[in-house]
Amino acid sequence: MACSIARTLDVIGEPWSPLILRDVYAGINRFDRIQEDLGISRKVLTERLKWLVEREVLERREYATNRYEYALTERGTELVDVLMVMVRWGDRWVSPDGPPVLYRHHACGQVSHVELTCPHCGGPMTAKDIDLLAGPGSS
Amino acid sequence: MACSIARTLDVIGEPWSPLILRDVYAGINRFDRIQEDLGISRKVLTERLKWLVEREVLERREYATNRYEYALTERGTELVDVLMVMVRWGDRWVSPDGPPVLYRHHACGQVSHVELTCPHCGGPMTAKDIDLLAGPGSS
DNA sequence: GATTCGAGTTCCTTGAGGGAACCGTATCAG
DNA sequence: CTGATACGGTTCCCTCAAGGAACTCGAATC
Repeated sequence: MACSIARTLDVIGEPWSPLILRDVYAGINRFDRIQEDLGISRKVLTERLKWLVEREVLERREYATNRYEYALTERGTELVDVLMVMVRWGDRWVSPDGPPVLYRHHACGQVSHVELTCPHCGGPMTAKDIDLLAGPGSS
Repeated sequence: MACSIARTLDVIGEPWSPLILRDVYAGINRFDRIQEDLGISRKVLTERLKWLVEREVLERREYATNRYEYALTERGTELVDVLMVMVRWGDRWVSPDGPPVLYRHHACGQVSHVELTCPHCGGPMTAKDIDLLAGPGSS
């Protein structure tokens, strides 16, 4: 499908992958710890990790003989950006007790949320602020 | 799970929902047209639409007698922001022929993609630029 | 030398998704 | 007025993928 959403979903579309990426990003990066944290079946976790490694979202490193850990690649780290926007939505609409996790911005030290802006004018750039046009990769 | 990602995935986690939202956002907002566009089974589409309406992401409107169309609510429109960041990733990493769709920003008229920034200092705020802290809603 | 741990693999069962056909109400063509 | 067509779903069956529990295999630990 000529759609970047569909192509992204091909990589992280099924429901466990975003949670796996979150765990690895948060430092839970070994098989058993991810399995325990998420409650995912070991079989499916094996498949997902292999899939994500093949797509170069994660890499698998041997940290001791026959012991492996997973780490985000550059591609994977940029996928975490998608998760950050999910978090913003979840915090706003489905977190009655307040946000479970806060972000502190390295540059300014403030605790805050992410915001979507236009790189040209710096103004807010959300779904309400744009029109869609056909691009070069459209069929 | 005390995690805004998991709670967001509970709403749009299975693979068809983001594509349904994209279609509705792009103006493909009636049952048969969505079904045809996505190639989803009618049974599953019925279930998903009902689910998304119950979660107040979509609303169902009768535009003629016994004819219905779907529209994004405010909650739903903000979910499209998540899709915009997915698009950026897909454009960057898995679109060899260039982006299939472009965004024109209303405010400045430029064609561009979305950027994640910090509302306090205005600087870039991606996964690499933050630390995680426990928030009030953590268990 | 036995036990435990980490990282999977195997097998069985169950549930969700796909496909195709069917249905009820409106509108439209003749 | 009647048959055809469109729209918005339901229903039924079948397959395939996810879940759960047990097993494996090598390395380290006691």
